[in-house]
Amino acid sequence: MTAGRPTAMSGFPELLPAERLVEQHVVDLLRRTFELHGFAPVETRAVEPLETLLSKGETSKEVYVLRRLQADPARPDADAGIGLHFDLTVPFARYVLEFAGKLDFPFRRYQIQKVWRGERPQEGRYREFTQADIDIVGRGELAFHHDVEVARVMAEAMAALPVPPVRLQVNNRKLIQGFYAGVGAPDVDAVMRVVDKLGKVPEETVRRMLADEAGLDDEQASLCLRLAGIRSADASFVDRVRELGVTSDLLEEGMAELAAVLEGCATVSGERVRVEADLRIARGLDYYTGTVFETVMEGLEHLGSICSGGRYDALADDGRTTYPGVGISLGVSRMLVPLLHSGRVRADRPVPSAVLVALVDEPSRGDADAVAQRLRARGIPSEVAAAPQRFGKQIRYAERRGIPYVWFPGPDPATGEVKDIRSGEQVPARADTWSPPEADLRPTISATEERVP
RNA sequence: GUGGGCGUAGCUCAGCUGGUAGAGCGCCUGGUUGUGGUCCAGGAGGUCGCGGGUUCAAGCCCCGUCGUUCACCCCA
Repeated sequence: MTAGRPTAMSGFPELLPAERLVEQHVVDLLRRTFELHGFAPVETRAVEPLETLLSKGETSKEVYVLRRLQADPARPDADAGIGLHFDLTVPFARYVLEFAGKLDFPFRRYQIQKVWRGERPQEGRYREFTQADIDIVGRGELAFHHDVEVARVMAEAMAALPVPPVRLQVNNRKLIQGFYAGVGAPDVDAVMRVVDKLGKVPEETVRRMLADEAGLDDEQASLCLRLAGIRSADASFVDRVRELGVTSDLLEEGMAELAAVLEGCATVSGERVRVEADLRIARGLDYYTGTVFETVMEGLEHLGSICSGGRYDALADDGRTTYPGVGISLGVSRMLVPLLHSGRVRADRPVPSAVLVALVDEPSRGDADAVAQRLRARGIPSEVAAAPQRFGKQIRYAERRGIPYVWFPGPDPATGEVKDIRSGEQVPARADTWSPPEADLRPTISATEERVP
């Protein structure tokens, strides 16, 4: 029975082995950086009660609901009311409340998992994708310096990845809300929503929307647009905001915080990751209360933000205690899948094997296995040829897979000759002592330095 | 969820005003009976995404659907 070849499912990307090797490498690098900074690993279940998922934001349309094919007729509601999580922050907030008694605060954790959203897919935007989050949560209160910390850690993590340079853009809700209130905006949130359109629609359109939808007069709109135009790689944005002549306590507090984030990130900001203040950033989610982050890859700005987050003072609350937090979330799939498909990042082979042990004939397969086992014992990924074909074919088998070495058996399993098929060089070797150069042990993941015109 | 572009061999693509499919690269075999890459000769491989419709005739026109992509929406 054949039903034809299966076809892709929209929004559920699957990777080929060489691509998956890249993704695993990236996840390993992220993990290493997060753990270097003392973030503890957490994995939450894939599902949450719908009431948990729907408590924040209006993402209800995106939630995949889970249901048994044949629900118990006696208890029709037994399986109802759970859905797949659409991010890692909401499940984490629930986790913190549930295990508050067993966690030590401030609690810092990283979490790298799949999430699901029922959206219309396009490049960099999927229905099943991987996110890597770090968050720090306090009980009752959380010192501001943790805002600086999560920015530093994520900047450091991204700097180590084989991806194009990124810009980590930082702003502060207090700053812009204080400013908008200071200019006399009647609806601060409306101003924020409209200003967020900058970059998508012409500035003149935004100016008109500020009048129509946010109720600003010309002068107020101009001030807000001038604020949104401010960017700086250091604390110099403060002077430029002051030049606009708007004052409020909240604005001052926000500027001080933003300046502190930039100063704190000065040592990690560089070629690979540029940390900068961008007073246009607002973020759609309404639970952010202070610092906010967005990140774009240079030359790939059309993908949108690949890493964002911020400060949330009241995401988790059990009615007695509030747990404020600050976190940042890297879209591993959004960042990586387009890079893989365009060839900007690649692994130099689709298999882990560093050595192919050639096979003379089937009776000697045991000897070939013994050679491979001696190599593996010293951490050298090795496989034995599938069939005793002509050596030319066995070499080609290795070549097609990018396996750099072919081992030709000698008179006993301890000795043989090993050929570097890239150079053609072939030397006698002992299975207990020979090792390839460190660089050949695993597939090499590399980013091409191709620049977008 | 709304609207648009695209879908031909493993890959990149060609295919005229409708007349029943092609190239390059890759792959396989042999020349080279345990040493690949070059070269030469030969070869395999396509339900033209899928399903309907119009027509004597559909890769080409129409409808639907799936996939992909762009904009909106939203966001990683």
